[in-house]
Amino acid sequence: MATATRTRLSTTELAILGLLSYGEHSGYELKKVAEASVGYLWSPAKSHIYAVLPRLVTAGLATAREVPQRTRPDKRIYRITAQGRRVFRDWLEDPGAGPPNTFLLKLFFGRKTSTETVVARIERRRAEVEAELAEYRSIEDLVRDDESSYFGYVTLRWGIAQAEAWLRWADEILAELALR
Amino acid sequence: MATATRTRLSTTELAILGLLSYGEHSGYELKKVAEASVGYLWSPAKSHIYAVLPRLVTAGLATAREVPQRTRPDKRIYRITAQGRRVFRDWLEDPGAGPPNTFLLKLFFGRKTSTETVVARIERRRAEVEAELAEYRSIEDLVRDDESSYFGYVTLRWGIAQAEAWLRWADEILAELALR
DNA sequence: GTCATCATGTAATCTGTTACATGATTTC
DNA sequence: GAAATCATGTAACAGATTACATGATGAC
Repeated sequence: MATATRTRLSTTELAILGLLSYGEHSGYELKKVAEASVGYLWSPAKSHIYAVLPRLVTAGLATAREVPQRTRPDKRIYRITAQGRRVFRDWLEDPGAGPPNTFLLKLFFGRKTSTETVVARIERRRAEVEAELAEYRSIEDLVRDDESSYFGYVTLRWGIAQAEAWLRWADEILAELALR
Repeated sequence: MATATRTRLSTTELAILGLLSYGEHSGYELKKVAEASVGYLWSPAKSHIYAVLPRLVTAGLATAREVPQRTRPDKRIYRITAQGRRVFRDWLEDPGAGPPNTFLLKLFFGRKTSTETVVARIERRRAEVEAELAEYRSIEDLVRDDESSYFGYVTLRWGIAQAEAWLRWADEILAELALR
């Protein structure tokens, strides 16, 4: 039975799948785990987590089991399925899957894929950032001496500074990964 | 008559107000103007622009007038009202207004406010970034030598690199603004 | 006695995107 | 003859947030 992946999954769904790939968790725990790990680059509302989890179950990507507790409210613990792992891995390995801002999230889950995949993704994104930087530089030449565009120039330089930092970071990481 | 600002305006609404503060435009033109100016930091879908404009009119922040054309489809040209300018300026000057990612957009419109306001905003945000950086550094110490957190460490270093670039940029701009 | 933590969710709302729909005119 | 530009919008949907609702327990 080929359970097709109907719609492509949202960032939140994939991030949750990723966290579940390290071990089973309840919604409540996932919120905590997310905050303590990916928190600074992805932190969903708890209601969103609770909304997503049942969808993962109906999509066959996770299973749920009820855990009754005496002193605490009952939990619903979610565990990733084999299909869930497959879908997550496909997403991780597909350089074009998902919105472009998933770069860091995928990188965060780098342990779940091969070093070559990670290197390829960084190189790919690096080329994009380099192209953006070149474009910014060409705009810079037009704006630099135009007093009325001063604040446009200031924001542009922000973009340039960030892009340059990005490239330096990428080169450092790529050099490191080459030694692994 | 105190026409209260009911809900606070969305980024798109404010950005459009900002563009209109330079002169009247149709929806179609706004899309072009946006792309050619703020494009690299904010670029809405055209359907969104068309959805927002009538709302600005009903909120009393802009007026519309029909411009019949012979060779081209008729236009609807929007012009900012005095109240619209006030609302836009309030937003520009309020350091806490709007979502945190409006920093660059507000900076882009720096010409529409005083240098002191701009300086204050940069300084304010600079302090936040510095605090974030300090936090990242403290996490770094915990993660640095933990092989299983390697990719968390890599993404963290991305954040550190960006934050450092941010601070350098801010210092450069602040020095420049001090000479104005 | 009060507050944080554990634990789950619904409902309403917002912000925004993509796809669809139309059609004349100018440029190559 | 084809493609880009001018010009406006609707409809559907996606993705996510905030506010609301509940309630026991453990720590201070």
